[in-house]
Order: sequence, then C-alpha cells, then structure tokens
Amino acid sequence: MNLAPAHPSLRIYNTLSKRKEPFATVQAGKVGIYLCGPTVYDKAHIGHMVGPVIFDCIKRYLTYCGYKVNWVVNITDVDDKLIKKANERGISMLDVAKENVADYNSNLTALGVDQIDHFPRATDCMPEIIGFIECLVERGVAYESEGDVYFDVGKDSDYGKLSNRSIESLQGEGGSTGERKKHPADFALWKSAKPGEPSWESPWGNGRPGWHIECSAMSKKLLGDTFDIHGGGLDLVFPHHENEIAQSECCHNAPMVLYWAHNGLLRAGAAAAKIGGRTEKPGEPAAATGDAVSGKMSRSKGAGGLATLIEKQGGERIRFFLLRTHYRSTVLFNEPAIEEAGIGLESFYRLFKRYTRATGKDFYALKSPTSREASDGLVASATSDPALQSAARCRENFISAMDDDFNTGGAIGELFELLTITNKFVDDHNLEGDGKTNTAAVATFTALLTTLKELANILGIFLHAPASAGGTDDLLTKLMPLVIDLRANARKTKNFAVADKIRDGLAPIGIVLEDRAGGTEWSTNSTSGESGSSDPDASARTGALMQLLIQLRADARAAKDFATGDTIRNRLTEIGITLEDRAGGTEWTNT
RNA sequence: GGCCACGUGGCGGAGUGGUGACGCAGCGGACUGCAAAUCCGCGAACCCCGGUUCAAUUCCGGGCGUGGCCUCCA
Repeated sequence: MNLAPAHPSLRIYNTLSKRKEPFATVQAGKVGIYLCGPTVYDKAHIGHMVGPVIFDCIKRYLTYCGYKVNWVVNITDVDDKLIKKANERGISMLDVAKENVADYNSNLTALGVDQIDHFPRATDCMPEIIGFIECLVERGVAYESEGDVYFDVGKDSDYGKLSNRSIESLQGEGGSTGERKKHPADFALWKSAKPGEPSWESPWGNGRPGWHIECSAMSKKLLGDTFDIHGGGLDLVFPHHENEIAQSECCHNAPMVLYWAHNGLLRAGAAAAKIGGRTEKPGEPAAATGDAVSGKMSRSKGAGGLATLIEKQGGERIRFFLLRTHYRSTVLFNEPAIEEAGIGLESFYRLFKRYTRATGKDFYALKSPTSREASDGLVASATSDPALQSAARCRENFISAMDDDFNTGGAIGELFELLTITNKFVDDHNLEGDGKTNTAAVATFTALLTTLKELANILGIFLHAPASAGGTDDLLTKLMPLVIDLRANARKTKNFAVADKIRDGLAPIGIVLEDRAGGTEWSTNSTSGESGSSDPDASARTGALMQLLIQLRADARAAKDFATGDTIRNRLTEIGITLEDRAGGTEWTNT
C-alpha cells in the first residue's frame, strides 16, 4: 500500500519484522495508535502501567515531531473473569468493571498519563463487534457451531506470522469447547450465553464476544482498517495479537497495523536492597507489594497494590523509574530501585528551587518550545555561550535517542548532563548571591532550564511541582521557622555547639537543613510524593521535633539563658502550643 | 521440545568495528564554622569458546546462563 514518506530519522522496532524500521505513516502527518488496555476484572498492578507510560511518551514525542496523534486505549469489560468476579461478589458485571476502571484511571492520572484520546469499552461497541464477526462468517473464515462462532485458522494462510509459529504446533485452548471446533487452534469470536450470564442478541442467538474480537472491532471503528502503531505487553503477542491480526486482515484484506510495538514485562525482583552494592542497608523492610517471589508480575500471582505503591512513592518516581529502561527490556521491579530513581529526581527538584531563589520565578511556569522544528530554529540562532552550546548538544543527543526506537533511558542520561551543566553555570556565576543582578547570566540560566523543560515535557515529567516538597504538615511548617531562627541566633553568637545540636537533632527526625546565601532551607526526606496523600510520618515527626525544642529550652535554662528559653515558649504560644513544666518533664499541647 | 528476547563496572542502565554515556553507591578535592547542597577529579565492566577483520564488547557461528511466550495475563 502507499504510505506517506518516512520520517527522516525516526525508527521504530516492529515485532512483525523483528527489526527497527523507518517510520512511515498511513496518512501524512497523522498517527493512529491502539494500545491494549486492561481487562477490568480486578485492580491494576504496576505492570499495567508500563504500556500507558511509554505510549504516553511516544505520543508526546510524535506530537513534538509534528504528527497529529490519535491514541486509543481499550477497556475490555466483558469476559469470563468479570462474570466470575461478579457472581462471587453478588454484583453486576458492569459494577465490577466500573470499580476497576475507576482504579485504572486514577493510576493513570497519578503517573501523569494524560494523552489518551479514546477509551472505548467492549460493551459500548456490540454492533461493531457483531458486524465484524458477520463479515468473517460471510468471507468463509469463521463458522457457527452450536451458537458459538469460531475463527477458522486453517483458512488463514498467514496465521502465526506475528508470533512466528505454525498451526500444527498449536495445542489450542482445549477444554469443553474442543469438540465444537474444527481445529484445536480455532478461537471463539462469539460465545453463546449460559443461563444467568450477561448477553447480547446476535444472528447466532444470545451471547457475548470472545476475547480478541473487541480489539479488531474497536480499532477499526476508531482508527480504520489499517493504522500505524499497535502496542501492548510482550505477553499479548500470542494469542491475543496473533488472533487480532488474523481477524482484521481476513476481514479487510489489508494490513491491520504498520508497526507492532510490544513493551517488555516487569519482573518482581527479590527485595534485594542492592542499591549501593555491598553495603546492605540494615533494617530495610521487605518489598511492600505482595510476596517477593521472582517471576513475571501478574494478577494471577497476586501482584497488586499499585494504589498503595503510588501513595507511598509518588507517581512521578514510578514514571521516572519505568522510563529509565528501554521499553522493550524486562524491568526488575522492587521498591529500593524506585527509591533510587527518586534520588535522581530530587536533584532536579533542587535545581528548580535554585532557580526560584535566584530569579523569584517558577520553573514549572516556564514556556518551552513544543515542536522539534521550532526548537531546531532556535538552536540554529543560538549564541556562542558555551553552556548553551553544551545544552544544545544535550538536546540533539536526547532527540537522537528518542529517534532510535524511543530510547528513553538514553534520553534521561542527557537530562542529567543538562542538570550538571546548569548547576555549574549557576555556581560559576554565583546566581544565588551577587550574580543575581547579572541579567545576561540570569537569562542564560532561564534558557538552560527552558531546554530542560522542553525535553522533560517529552517524557512527561516535571510538569507540576511535587506536592511534598517542603512538607505538607501544617504544624511542622509553623515550627520550622522557629527552629531555624534559634539556630541562626546560635550561629550568630558563634555558639556552634547549640547550632550543631539543632541540626544533628533534626537528622533522625528526617529533616535536612541547607544553609543558603539567602537563608536556611529545610526539607523532609518523606517518601510521599503525591498531593492528597498525607505524610504518614508527619505526626511522629512533629512529636520528635517538639521533644527537640523542649530539650533545647531545658538546655538554655540550665545555662541560665532565660531569654532563649522564654523565646521558645513565647513563639510556641504564638503557634498555638502550650508548654507545661511538670515534675517529670515538660509536656506540650496543641490548642 | 518449538519460538522470541537478553547476558556491560559494587548495583541500575545507554551505546559503539578502534579514545568504553548517565545515575546510584564508594574514594579524594573545592566550597562551608561544621554540614547539606553544588562543582571538580578518581577507581571500576562488555558470560565463555571459535571465526571474519589491521582492529570486536560491538559482526557471524557454537556453548553456557537468565527471562518471556507456546493456557489466562500489560
């Protein structure tokens, strides 16, 4: 068939050809993408997010490259397992689906997946599904048998081309439907209804669709007979996608998909806290997600708890963690690895704070180029500033990596280069100190971060400020200025013993101080990164901080420094905290 | 058994026919009252055996190992 001219540099790996191929679309400037979404019989686990996250980036990148992208993710909401679940719980299949669709959507939102254009559901596409099956029956590649309809694999000479297997080698699903089929490898397009099952009217009697047909029908409906990219997990290659391609190509007599893009699977790595090699962190808790058995993650093995994981780690960490690896690789999943990804992210967050300190402006509000062409033009006119030149090189390398089958891991490496370049520039020009007035340098700082923003946008990271930065607990936020003032006072009077006691006392509570040109900054090492989720450590933290303050006041009083002692109590009173000195020690209450 | 991936430093993870990203961890230095952060620097790897080549971690063949699919699975 006639395709639009290929993109000059973008290449995509195609499962069908087992090669990277130049990217040529059906229609010039347009891309249709279909990603197999979940069967919503249960909550999602982290493995379900790999496809959505990488395709979210793929769409962002293709859009950046100038394509108009239409991305479809289906929801399969009719299936044996949904029916089983509904019966177990005494609710309707629709209710089971509703619950798990809500879970799925909230997971997507948390991971920043917001590029999906259509969310078709199988139960909303019954006429299209039935019409599709009729087409296959008319063409003689499907047959009715006792109210079921089966695809006749023997009629499709191409059957097996995607997963590279022969009909003879296939066992088929066996089971009770075996004798209704001509060949064991024939698969159901339509299943006759058993009593009490949800069903739809059809030319073959009441029933419901088989597993694979909904994707053929929905992709046809929303993307056409031939579309550009079909995605899904590697485990879907056979039988799901093999059957899809058979159905669609027999119905249309045309290629279904130009590029089959399959993401690698997640493995549950043993909880081995091998971050940092030999030194094991003592007391590291075991992985919180299910049993730490090795092997592919799947719901049938009890994988789950994604919502909990997101609440604990934050969506951006998980997204960044997934993007560090090329999408076709197997990823070993464990929480320490996500935390390592988080450490990398923190360096970027700190740079964004530097920007605010130096300029008073907000990184997240920066406007960056949204198209490759526009940005290419800007770079061509770039100045001779070496930092900007280095940044331009990073951008080129980043784009080359993305051009090479969406190599997000390589792209992220360039982001870290850009991080160092920018920090160095800020250091060299003292932009948090005297350099603040150097408008040319400040403009360069902004330009560097604008490039960082441009690239981060492609990966869908650094879109919004992480909620937890600076702490979410009100009382903590009120107490810290007092603590910092006390320490500043001690430092001013060269009373470093007290100053160090304050900082050393904060460390075990999980609060870190940084002395900056403009004052002391504080942050918590909380692992909670998402808005809406309260920090589980907050109250313990506040309690420990109060004990520290009480101790400082006791020390001051013991040293006859009653001024400091009174300052502590008075400032606490302003915050709403009352101290009571009792025989057994000082107690505090928050009114 | 068949089909498909993969095997890179202490760990994670890019890439390449010839000077081996990047991150984490470690070490040294600058900065700091001390730190933190930041910057600079250092050490450290291409599973094994053949072949092609002036030259292979990179290409080809074989072996070993790991993972996935062949039943539901993102």
